Amino acid sequence: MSDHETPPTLTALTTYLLSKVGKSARTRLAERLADRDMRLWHMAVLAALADFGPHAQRDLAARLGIDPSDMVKVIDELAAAGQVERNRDQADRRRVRVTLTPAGHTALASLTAEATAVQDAVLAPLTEQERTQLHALLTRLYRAR
Amino acid sequence: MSDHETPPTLTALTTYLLSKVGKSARTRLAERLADRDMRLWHMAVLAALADFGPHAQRDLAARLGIDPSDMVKVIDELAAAGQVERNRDQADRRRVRVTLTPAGHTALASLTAEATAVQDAVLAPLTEQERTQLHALLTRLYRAR
DNA sequence: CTAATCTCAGGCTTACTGAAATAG
DNA sequence: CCTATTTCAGTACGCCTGAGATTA
Repeated sequence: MSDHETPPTLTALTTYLLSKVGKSARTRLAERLADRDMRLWHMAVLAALADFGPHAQRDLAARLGIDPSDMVKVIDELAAAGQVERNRDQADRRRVRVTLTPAGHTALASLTAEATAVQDAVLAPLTEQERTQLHALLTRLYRAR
Repeated sequence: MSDHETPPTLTALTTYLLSKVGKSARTRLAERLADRDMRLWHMAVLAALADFGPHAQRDLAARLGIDPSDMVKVIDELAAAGQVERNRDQADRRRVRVTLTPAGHTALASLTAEATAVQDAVLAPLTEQERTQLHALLTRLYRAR
């Protein structure tokens, strides 16, 4: 029995709903990725390398908004799985150039499929048109963030 | 100069945008609340007490989706600030009844004003009508979560 | 000599697990 | 004896700071 309704004072706030729905989506995908011993940052790094080509570690961190000191371990793990390669930049030997391997490309495709499946579940209550609407609204908020 | 664009593979996912925009809103409000030595859970607890009256700690935790073991400290802090009162339930002395004080009610009003201000900033790129649309879509996703 | 890059160690917050203490 | 509630200790992750090592 127990009332488990959320306080109206909170549900009246669009930002509360944003935060909760966003966190729920994030958590669901993270659980799926955990089955493959991967985390969200791993997917983000593979996506950045696939979309924009090789990066210095520092540039990867800046693009994704992850701290450079935390990037170290993420790349360690991706390299151990054979999904990226690390090489010193010839021109500037301080920089480490990170490159996607064919295995990394394959892994990304499969992770993207997982993400799409989770998304279909999360957005199930909406029609196709409403999903398009929501995506457009969120894109504008994201760009202005 | 540096390209800091987010990978299209990620921005194509509505759930990615949801997660990022949601986290951004959450963080902004948390920073404002920190100026008053409060955190998001404090506001949520005050809202639940204001909207639904006194709760046992366990019921508060269930309603808000916070872990009961983490609720302890939240209530400790609210009680120290004089915003809630803790009393043993007479009928079942295992239960701790948590009640909002007048000071708690005042605090909630002020926190709600802060939250609204943050929301106005986050949703600034949208028209009034678009905000209403977004709220309706998110409400449906939230209820289905 | 100064600055940039990578790396490592550690702090702090949030979310969760497991178990002790008290009461039913 | 077993369960419910509160409480506390400890783990894991994300986010951040500070410092050392290498190179420009």
